[in-house]
Amino acid sequence: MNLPAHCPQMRYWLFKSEPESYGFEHLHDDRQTAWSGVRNFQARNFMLEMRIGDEGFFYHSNIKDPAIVGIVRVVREAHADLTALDPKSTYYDPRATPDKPIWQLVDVAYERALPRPVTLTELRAHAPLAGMPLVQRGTRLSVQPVSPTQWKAILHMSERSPKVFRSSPGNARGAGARPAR
DNA sequence: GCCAACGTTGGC
DNA sequence: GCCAACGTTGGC
Repeated sequence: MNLPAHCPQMRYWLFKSEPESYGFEHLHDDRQTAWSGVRNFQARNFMLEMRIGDEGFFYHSNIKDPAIVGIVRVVREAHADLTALDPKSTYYDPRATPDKPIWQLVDVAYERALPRPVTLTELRAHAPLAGMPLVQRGTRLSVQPVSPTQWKAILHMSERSPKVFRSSPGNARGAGARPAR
């Protein structure tokens, strides 16, 4: 079933990455990339559901202030992640064979940066986003769906000044601490 | 660097 | 098929 890119069935996603290994800036330079290395069945299955034209958030994990920083677009649907077959790859999986490569990836293209990063702290503080796997403690899902409502809410947040969080004394620092005006 | 929360593995 | 041990993720 081939649907046009603007079809109402378009879905939204979120991709996690550690900026040290592959950050949004890398994607900006590369313009697009194959999202290799997903080794979790749930995450893989979400990639199987992705269609060309779907949009996703790019999330920076494992840093001091984890945050959603930009938007990507799915430009190629799921196909075999051949890094699983390569013994020299860090993503090598000895169970994978050419016939059954097990793991899949999609290609995503750089779309645009958000007006400003939206931090995990902010996402957690926004009650309507409580259902996101991302904000649920302990959830490590590296590829996950985002509902249209959640998508809009986060875009909206990125278009406004961040609220000040004073959950800990050391938190009133940096740009995030400036009052909205 | 710590450690909680997961997913995976393997003994039984 | 249960579940303890283990490795990994990722926020803090």
